[in-house]
Amino acid sequence: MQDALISTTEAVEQEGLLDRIRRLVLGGEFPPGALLPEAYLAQEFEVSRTPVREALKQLQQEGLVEIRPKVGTFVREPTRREIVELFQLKESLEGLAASLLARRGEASELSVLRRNLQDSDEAVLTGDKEAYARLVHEFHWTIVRGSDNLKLYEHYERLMNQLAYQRLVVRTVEHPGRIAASTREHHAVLEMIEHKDPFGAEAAMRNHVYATSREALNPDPALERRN
Amino acid sequence: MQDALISTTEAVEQEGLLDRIRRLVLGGEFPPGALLPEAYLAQEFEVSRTPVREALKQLQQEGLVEIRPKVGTFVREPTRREIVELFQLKESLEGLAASLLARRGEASELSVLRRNLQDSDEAVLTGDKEAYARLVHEFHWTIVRGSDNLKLYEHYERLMNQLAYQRLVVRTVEHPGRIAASTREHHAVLEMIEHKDPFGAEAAMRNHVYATSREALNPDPALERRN
DNA sequence: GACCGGCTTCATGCATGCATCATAAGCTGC
DNA sequence: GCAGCTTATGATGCATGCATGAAGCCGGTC
Repeated sequence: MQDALISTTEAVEQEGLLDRIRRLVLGGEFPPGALLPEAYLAQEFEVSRTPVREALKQLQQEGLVEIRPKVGTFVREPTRREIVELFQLKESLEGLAASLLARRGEASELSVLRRNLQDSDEAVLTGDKEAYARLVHEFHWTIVRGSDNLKLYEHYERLMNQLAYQRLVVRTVEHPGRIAASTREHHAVLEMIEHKDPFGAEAAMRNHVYATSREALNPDPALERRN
Repeated sequence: MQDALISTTEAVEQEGLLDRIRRLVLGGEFPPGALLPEAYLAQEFEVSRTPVREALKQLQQEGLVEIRPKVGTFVREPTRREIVELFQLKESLEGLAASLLARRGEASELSVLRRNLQDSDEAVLTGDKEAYARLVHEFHWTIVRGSDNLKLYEHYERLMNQLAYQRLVVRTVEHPGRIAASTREHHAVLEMIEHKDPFGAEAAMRNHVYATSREALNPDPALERRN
């Protein structure tokens, strides 16, 4: 979904080495703290160590791995503090995105969002949590894309990679009552965008992201056992 | 100034290759559009092409250069549209920073900012535009650092690199009347921070950044001949 | 005079080899 | 048994060489 600004046709078959290694890390194949040996990755992807090294250095810039000189590259787990910091950023960036989209008020994006919320509501009714999570994900990305600000999009992408979001979202969705509240908030955001109210949209979005982050950061102890 | 979070002692002598090449680009040694030959840089910095390539790939991620596969690495000039986008982001991020700093209300940072504005006012009186520009620069970075949000700091650093700010700030400062307005805005921001008013601080900062960006994007035609 | 096809040039893309150094196992003396 | 030293291992850091492909040049043709 998030490559809509990029070519979407042959994005998979020619996925860059960087993306493939990133997926390995984000997918949890290597647990946090694990070493990512260049030689292994080189063999795995059938290239030499040189391009692997280049990719690892870029992943370090993204904050996903830590390179200890002369020792190795390790999967980095964001600390709780970093997660708090990243959510603060997320709130700000998504607020900006909602504001910009509201100002633009492009009809095509609005209909996509409306449709998304419809599907989302239906997923709630049928109890399809996986579909719901996916649709929520799309909702947010659609708004960021709809802001029509490529630099914002790029920084947001980076931010989300750093959040290693996939490992977090699951917990959030599980929270009792969170789904209902989240749904209301989504509708509120869309409403503000439809009214072409940038300030309202920004406020609604920030409120929503903040609420979500609160839930993500204060997980119900009963749900702590994940996997 | 902007390495205050990093070790500041031997930052120069052991400046990484990445930083050195970045400086070359930001300093304008290579004009936009120019080719950055790996072999040349390797010789210049007395390393082999391999580490140079790694650094160039990272600069590409930062958006400072464009790598055309099999052709070469070229200095990238932000388009006007990108600059607009980046300023929108800047507004958002600095607003967040001011808000966070106001919430924290750390006395040490406040005194630094107060002192900065004093010096700044004095530079205005004595007409020392260079000092003024430097102090404004410090003012903004101090607030971002003072937000005590390292991730925000990192994204901000990245953003500023992308803006290639040094080439822009000069023009902004020159605008007649802008200095007086900017000074008022700075004081307004600090006042809100001192009052520990996060919302006010954010609003004041965003207002200031917006005003500055407007000036930067609509340069006085009489000043267009730079260099 | 303009256009087209092949060639030359040059810079990148990557594989490979060696030097370097962090780490940990093993060894010695107490 | 243990502390300190030595050595063995393994991974990175980087230099180098060759393959690949792009862009421009040059001559020939219409």
